Amino acid sequence: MLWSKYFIPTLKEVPAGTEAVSHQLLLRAGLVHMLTSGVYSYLPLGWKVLKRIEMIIREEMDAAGAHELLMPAIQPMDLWQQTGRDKALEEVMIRFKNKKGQSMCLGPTHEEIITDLVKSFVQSYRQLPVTLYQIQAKFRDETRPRFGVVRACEFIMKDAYSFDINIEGLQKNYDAMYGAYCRIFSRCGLKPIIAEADTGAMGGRVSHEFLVPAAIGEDKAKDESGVERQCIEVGHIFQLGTKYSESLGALFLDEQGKQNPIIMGCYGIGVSRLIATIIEVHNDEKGICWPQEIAPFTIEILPLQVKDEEVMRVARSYYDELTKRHIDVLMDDRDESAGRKFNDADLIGIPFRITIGKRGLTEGNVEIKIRASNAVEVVSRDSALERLSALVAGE
RNA sequence: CGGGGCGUAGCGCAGCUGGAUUAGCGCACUUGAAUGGGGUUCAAGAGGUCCUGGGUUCGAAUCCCAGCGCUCCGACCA
Repeated sequence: MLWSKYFIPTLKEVPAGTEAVSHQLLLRAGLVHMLTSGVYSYLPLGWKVLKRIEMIIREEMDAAGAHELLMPAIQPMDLWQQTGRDKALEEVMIRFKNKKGQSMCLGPTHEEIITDLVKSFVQSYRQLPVTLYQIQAKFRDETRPRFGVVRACEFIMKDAYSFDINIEGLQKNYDAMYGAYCRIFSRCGLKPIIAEADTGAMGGRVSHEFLVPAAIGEDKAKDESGVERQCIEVGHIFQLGTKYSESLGALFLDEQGKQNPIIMGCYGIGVSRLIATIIEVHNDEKGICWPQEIAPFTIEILPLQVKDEEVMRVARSYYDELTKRHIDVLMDDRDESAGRKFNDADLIGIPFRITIGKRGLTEGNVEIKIRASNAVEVVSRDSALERLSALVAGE
């Protein structure tokens, strides 16, 4: 991708009314744009990161035996009345009436919807267990949205639901999800604290929260030292039991021909919140330092003098070769000053940068910078590609 | 929902206390020139419902009232 043809509206100054570092960098690096309080657009670079995170989640969820589907955001209130959660979630639900006068809402979560769905198809123990998930926008009329996308009114969540015939099956699925969550967060460059938690308005018996220590955290947790730390909740898993299946009549026939409520679990990850959390953890005074697997691009090529034929010839040869090797490359081909290009590069935080300039080329050299450590290596122009490949491969 | 702060160009801000030519500054933007390894320099430009409504006044960005919006702290929160 050529920077000049892309859409990366970076900001030099810190936007007013932002406290959280992640919020500032999300805006400054041109990843998101606020429409109104708690409601954000994802710009191309931010959307790309979101897609990378979603890809990791899909890989791990699929590997754990879950199947992706997509449920509607528009939901009839009567389902919610059946479980009584129209009252419990009254404050956060965005409600409206359709033209027929039916009471509707925009889904703040999907336990009722998925239970109703599974009820329509599952009658026998032979059809269980099954785990379904989706990645989709959720809507909550938050009293106080804050920290940018950390607490938003419209946000992207991965929500999974397991259906079992007994507690042992639930425990097995729960453990599988627990393991998948550990891998997902690790691949996103996070080391969450896992804490037993209150089941709150979700109901059920056991639940675990995945908490990442951060300055802007809204939750509190204690790690080995016993000191209470502020944390962002990035995931929460619940053993729901039969709360929803009983109230909505999602039953199955067991081997004895006896009807039982399906045993459920639910598993959530705040996908859009993850972007903010990752930035909160991976940044320095100059900008974002993306972990490689979720970075919007892997390598940034930075030719300094775009009007110099030799500089551009070398830059393009790297660009073509890396692209051929299926490495996602961004080339800053803008005719801007060196300082601006360097600062923008640090701000958007592509893991590896290769700088090509007239000065270095006279010696036959180019420069490679590793964003996370800010380490700089001067290498010969002929060995640069091999060095970059090694860095990308984690060597 | 309780308490504080803020609202002036795309962004960041000054001006308001004590009302008065044509509302400024920095960045960004346009044009031209020079420059070319950490937000470079010079010149010339374009860009405004001063959040909205009402009031006071000869005259309001500025004073008064009401509302809206954003934000922070707290409460609340899968």
